[in-house]
Parts: sequence; structure tokens; C-alpha cells
Amino acid sequence: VRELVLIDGNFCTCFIGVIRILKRTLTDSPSIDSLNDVSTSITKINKKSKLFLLREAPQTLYPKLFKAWKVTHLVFEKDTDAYARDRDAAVIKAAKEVGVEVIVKSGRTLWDSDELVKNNGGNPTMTITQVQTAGPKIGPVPRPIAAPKSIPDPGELELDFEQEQPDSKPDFNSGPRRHDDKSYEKISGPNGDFAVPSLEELGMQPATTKHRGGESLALKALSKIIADRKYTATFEKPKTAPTDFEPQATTLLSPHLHFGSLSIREFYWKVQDTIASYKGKASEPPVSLLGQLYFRDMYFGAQAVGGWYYAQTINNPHCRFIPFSLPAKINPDTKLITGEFQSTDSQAEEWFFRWKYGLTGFPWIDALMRQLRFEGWIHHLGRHAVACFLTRGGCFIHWERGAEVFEEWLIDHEVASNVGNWQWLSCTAFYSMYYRIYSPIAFGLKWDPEGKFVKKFVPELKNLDKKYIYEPWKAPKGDLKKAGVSFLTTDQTLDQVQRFNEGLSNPTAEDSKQYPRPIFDFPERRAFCLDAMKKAYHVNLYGNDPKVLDGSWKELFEQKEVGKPDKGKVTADDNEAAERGDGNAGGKRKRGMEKGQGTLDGMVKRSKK
DNA sequence: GTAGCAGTTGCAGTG
DNA sequence: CCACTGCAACTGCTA
Repeated sequence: VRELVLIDGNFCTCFIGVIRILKRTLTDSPSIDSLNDVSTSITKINKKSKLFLLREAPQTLYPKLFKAWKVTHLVFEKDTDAYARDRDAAVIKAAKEVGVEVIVKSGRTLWDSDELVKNNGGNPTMTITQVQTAGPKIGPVPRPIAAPKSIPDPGELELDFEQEQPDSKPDFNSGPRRHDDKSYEKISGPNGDFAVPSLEELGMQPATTKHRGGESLALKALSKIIADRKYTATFEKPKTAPTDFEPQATTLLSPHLHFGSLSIREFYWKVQDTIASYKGKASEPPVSLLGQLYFRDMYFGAQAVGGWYYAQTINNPHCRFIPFSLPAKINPDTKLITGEFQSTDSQAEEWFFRWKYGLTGFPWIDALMRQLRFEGWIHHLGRHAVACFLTRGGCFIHWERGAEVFEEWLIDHEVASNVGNWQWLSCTAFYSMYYRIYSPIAFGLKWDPEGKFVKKFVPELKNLDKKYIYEPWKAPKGDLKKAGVSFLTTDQTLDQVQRFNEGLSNPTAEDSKQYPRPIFDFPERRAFCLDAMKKAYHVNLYGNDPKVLDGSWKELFEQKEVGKPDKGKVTADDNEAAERGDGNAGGKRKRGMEKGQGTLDGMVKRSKK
């Protein structure tokens, strides 16, 4: 983990932001754009000023900086991410010790996530309804505040202390880095001017994404959206095509919300005012534009309670335990995930890496994963498709593995939304209709029967007849020959995966006409997953269950196996579980436990019948 | 306390 | 092209 700290001004006000350069690879130029844009904006207000950037972690930097620059006030935005809470607590403590006044403002979400939780009975917000009830209790979303008209001069910028470099491990950027990271050689940057670093300076190759960052662009994009009143007022997420590109069907403003280059209040009120003045019938949450923001607040509210455990299954009381392949390794002392996964299933591992690099042999899935890797953004429904495919609707691989890939590549990545959506799609939290499974063939076909999206991102298949574009393995030899397409062997496919994993090969495979065969028979895997999900729902364990923690969950699943063929029995169990009334105390959820196994902690508060 | 309904966006088949 | 159903079936919310 490396951090860059942004500082401006040092008299009575001090504008401070923190940017994490974390697990960023091929896609990240919006972060750099955002920094440059805010710096330019500051200079426009005061020619002597700009964004002053120091290269050191805030936990170690601030205590020294407070003294060196005689800081009187520290102002920053509240951040409820688990890491950020720890970091900010350390910084606040250091500030208090030297008498620096700390002002924390909330503005990352519509409502302060801790307040939202308070107004939801102290519980994590797990449904959109809860957000829509709890939010307004806090009050209306505040109107955005205009940018300052003046900013004081920066003053002296002398640094009378040594730089402390962060740990070099773990180094998430070692893969895509092309030469040494020069950004940490000097605390005020290579030229001593506190400048924003370039990707080159960080040792990274040029970003492949076409998406750019910065407030100027964000406001322009927002104006354009608002100008289309009908689009803004009648937006319905499920009716937007995940296959649309240039232009995409949704707003593409999420990266700006992530980087802070667009105020969520600005967005909320611009949309709200447009709806208010719209003559026709406007759409409503959850499908409307504002509905999307409510979901974001929902995930932030859930994270605000869960802390570090929100982002993993183990020790998470709100995450259903499902025995997916490739679960995380756990530190037994902290019960936190270590960043590595258990590598005991070689087939699952092969499937995982082929999924990651867009080589599953299912063109719809591969196209989406390549769009993710090179552009850092995919449509929400596209994310659904690949997430369902990796987890409960295909590979049966752990959602944490998918979330890690999204964290690495998405330019709009936020822990709360990313983790929450992976839990949603894997039916481990927020959502439970696991029998609704996306087809890697039918879903793309529904939106894009011509296969334009696939042909754009899987150019190997660009000459293939649309009839086979979602199922090239079904194409007759003649059609394949005409399109110049041939199939990679498994070994060749794995070589390709290896090259991509090392960041070596030209990612677009522009000149290749070779494409993998599908990793598995989808209908077969669909049936397998349905069955496995059903079983896991009946066993009904959550991440904080002692049996999950100590590994004895395995026995429950084996016993389940024995009773499985008798369908009537399962139904009877269901009924009994429902009758039992579910001792649902203190957030410990143990619903529908299997008969004869009801000895787990906290579950046996049977309501008297 | 409970029954019935609805749920951000499934799919395949029918009319 | 749309609306509806059956598939086999989960859970929060509301009345």
C-alpha cells in the first residue's frame, strides 16, 4: 500500500486530501487527471497556489508536518472505509497532541453513513427500503456548496525532516511496473516542486483506458446528461443496454464519485431539480438515477457497521457462508483475510484465471472482462453477468476472488459498493434469489443480437457470423474457416493466461484469430451451482459461525449430501424451519437450520408453539 | 404475529 | 414485439 498525500495552504486553513495508489494497473489515468485538475482549479483562484503533494503516508507524515508548517487547522472529508477509519484516527490523534484543530466534514455519500445506521436501529442498511426510510429521518440531502472565491497564499514550504518510506511489501503494482518507482525518491517529488506525479514517474506504462478524470470533465458530462431532461427523469437502469459502447447507456459518472471529482450532492440536486421540472412521468427508485445513489448509500451503511469484516466472508455475520472454491486464507489471530487464497483446487484456479483474463471461451464473458481490463469500466449489468458467472452461476468460485479483480481494475472502485455488489450477485448478502441465473449466451444476445460488443472486445471473432458469435464452438467448420477463426488448445490458452498475468503480451490480441474453447458446458454447471446453492441455503451458516471458523462446516454439508435425493424431506425441513420462528437475536442470523443439527450458538431460541 | 406480496435488471416457452 | 407463465423457491416488508 502506498499513499500520496495532498496538501494545500498552511495558515489558518489546510486543504488535505489523500489518494491511494493501490492495486492500479493498466487503467489508471483518471486519478492523475483528477489531481491535476484540482491543482489547476486552485491556481485559477490564487496564482501562487496549487495542489502541494508530499510523498509519504499520512500516519507518519502529518505529525512532522504539523510542526514544520505550523499548521493550526486540519480539514478533511470523513471516510468510513475500514482502512480510512484507522488512518484518520491516527492522524486525528497526532493533531490533537499538538493542538491542531481538526474539522471533519461528511460529503462522500448522500447521508453520513454512521447517521444512516443510527437511524436504521443501529443495524447495517441491507435493503434499499431501509435507506429510503432512515435517510430522510436525518434530513434532506444538503445542497452543494460553491467553490471558494479566494484561497490564501501557500506560505513557506520548508521541510526540516526526513522522509519515511512506506513498506515495500505488499507491492501490488510490481506486475505492470516497467521501471523503478521514482516518485518516492524525494518527499517533495523528483523536482522538489510538490507536483502531481505522472504514470511514467510511478514506473507505469501509459494507461490503456480512454476514460479520463478531473472535475472539469465531470461537470461537463453532468451538464450534458441534465440537458437531456427525458433521459435524466425517466432513467431506468434495467432498460439500459450493457452492450452499448461509444456511447455507453449509463452516465459513466461513477469514477468521478469515487475520485471526488464530482460532488454527490451536486449530482443529486441537479437530477432532483430536473425531475421536478419534468412534465411527463418520471421514473422512481430503485430503477431511477437517484435510486442508484440510494444503493450506494446502502452499501456504505453496511460497511460502516461491518468494518474490515464487511469485505470478507469469515467473521462477517451478514454474509452467508457458501462453500465456493478458492476461499481466502485467514490470519487466525485477527480473522482477517491475508490477501492470498487457498490454492487447493487446480481446476477452479484455471477457470479463475481464464475468467480474469477474458479467455473462458464464452465470448460475452470474455468481452466484458477485457473491457474491464483495458478500459476499467463496464456497465452495471455486464458486471452482473461476469460476477454471476464466476460465482453462483458457473464457476462456483468465491466472490472475494472476483471482488479483488474488480478492485484492481475498476476506475470507479469503492470497497463498499464493490464488495456489496459481489455479495449481492453471489447471493451471500443483500439478495437471495439464487435461482435467477444469467446465461453467458442468452443475456448478451438479448441486448446485442448483432454481437457488436463482442466483436469490439474479442476481435478474434470479428469476422464470425453473428449466428455463432455467442457460441463459436457451435459454428460449422466452414463458417470458422470463412471467418479465419481457429481454436486454441488448453495448453495454448494457459500460456496466454500466463503472459497476461505477467503483463507481457499485447492485451488486445488484435492480430490473433485464435480463440479458446469454452471452459465447461454451461447447462451442466448451471445445474451443479443451483444444487450447491440450495444445499448451502439449507445448511444456512453465516461467516461468523463457529463452524465456519473452525472448519467443521464440512460435516454439515456431508450430512446434507446423504439426505439430498429425498426432495420431500427438504420441503419438510423448510416448513419446520419457518415454523421455528428463527431466534434472530442480535444480528446473529440462523434461519432455517437443518433438523437434527440445531446445536449452533444462538440459534435455538425456538419460539414456543 | 402472520399471510401474502414484491423484489433494481433470469430464462425459455407460449400466445 | 409484448405480456404472461412456469421453473422451483428466498426473504423483507406491509397490511
